[in-house]
Amino acid sequence: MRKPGLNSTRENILQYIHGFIDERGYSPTVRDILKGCDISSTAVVQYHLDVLEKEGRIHRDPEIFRSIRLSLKKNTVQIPILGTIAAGTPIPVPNSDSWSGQATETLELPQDMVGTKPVFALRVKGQSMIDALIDDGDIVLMESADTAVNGEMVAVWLKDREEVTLKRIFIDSDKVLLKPANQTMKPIQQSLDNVEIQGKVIGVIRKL
Amino acid sequence: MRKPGLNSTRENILQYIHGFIDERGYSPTVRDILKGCDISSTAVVQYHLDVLEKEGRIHRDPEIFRSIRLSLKKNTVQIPILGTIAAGTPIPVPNSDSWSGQATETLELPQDMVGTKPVFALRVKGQSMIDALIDDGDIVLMESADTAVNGEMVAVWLKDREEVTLKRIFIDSDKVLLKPANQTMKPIQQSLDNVEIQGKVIGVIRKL
DNA sequence: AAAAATATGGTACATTCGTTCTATAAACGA
DNA sequence: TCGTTTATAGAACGAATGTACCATATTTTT
Repeated sequence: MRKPGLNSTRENILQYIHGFIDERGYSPTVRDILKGCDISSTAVVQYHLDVLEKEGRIHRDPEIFRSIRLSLKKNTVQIPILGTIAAGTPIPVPNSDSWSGQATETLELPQDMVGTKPVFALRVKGQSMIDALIDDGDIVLMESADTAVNGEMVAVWLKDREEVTLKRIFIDSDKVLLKPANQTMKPIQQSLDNVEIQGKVIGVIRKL
Repeated sequence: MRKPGLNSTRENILQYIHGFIDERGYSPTVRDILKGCDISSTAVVQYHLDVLEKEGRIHRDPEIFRSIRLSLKKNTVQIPILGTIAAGTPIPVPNSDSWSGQATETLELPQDMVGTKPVFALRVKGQSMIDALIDDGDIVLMESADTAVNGEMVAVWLKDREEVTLKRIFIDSDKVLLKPANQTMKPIQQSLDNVEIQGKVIGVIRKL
């Protein structure tokens, strides 16, 4: 399922509705939104409103003008989905400095699922982590961290390959063992100064 | 100028709008109000909405559906206008026990004009208090009180006549002098146990 | 009693506005 | 590559709705 990014038409519409209500005290019409968001067909607005309502982000009453209401469940947090990752064939991910605001997709989560530390999410590609009960298409919730306890599943930055990969980590005296959560794949051994822990997995989201 | 009481059609409409917005999250249409208030013509609703808007109690945008917004200036208080009073020919007013809720008209006042004590209002008939700069048609703001300082303007209950009258009061050792604020009228002298102070004048409202 | 202000009723017009239908292009998954 | 999903576009129908016009009743004022 494709999820729209923050700058998509749909998000624009939602933001426009919010501003409209804020300023005028009542909801915009389909045609208000059309003009306000530079859309050239009421059908497009209707389409996005349908989606927004199905997502539970707005409410409407059929055939009643200006009946849009915003869902004010503010006990949710927008988690950025920063990209796709696979244990077998890692995909480069920008480092944490340049992460903020660049996400094209977001994930709405109840606030109590995240702590105080910054949280982001990665989409999992392939069955490489099937032994850890992480399937293709799953979304892993990550918490920023630079240390880890042995055996934890972490995202590590491999300096020489310039890649991020998701592995169970086992730190030795001078070596680091990165163990894929898949028996058919062999562990990788790295020198300590070549790996940089980006974050630890704090959850897995699976939509069926 | 005629002022509608609390149970008038206009107040009903205002209350209905409030409830409607509360329940549905957007404003009612003219025809919603029509049905909700048992009115049989949209013109009647339109008429009252025009008045309400002119009174500043609601806001509307022309030709925009469901654009009614309530004026939420809740720093105002509804003061009951309990009746009409004249210094010359006093009119019976119910005592304070039975006052509550019986008012047919109200007066909207900023909250800082009233204190913590119960406040009510009386309409003045005639020029009997013209020397106190209280004219015919003025509304006097009263605060419940059972004592008064000499010279204060109070509403007193005359037990034998079963009337309330508005006078300046001067309490002697055993007599009470009630002095109309009008030189052409003579002071009344009463025995102390025949008068009962109902309240003191705390303000005068004059609408031009 | 007459006049003016206030309130209610009936009706109908013109615009606003939600909705639907169809077509097309782009992105995506198998 | 083909079918599916997602997104955009144009147009039009018909219901919802603000508004205006007119008549009449009730209350208030002169």
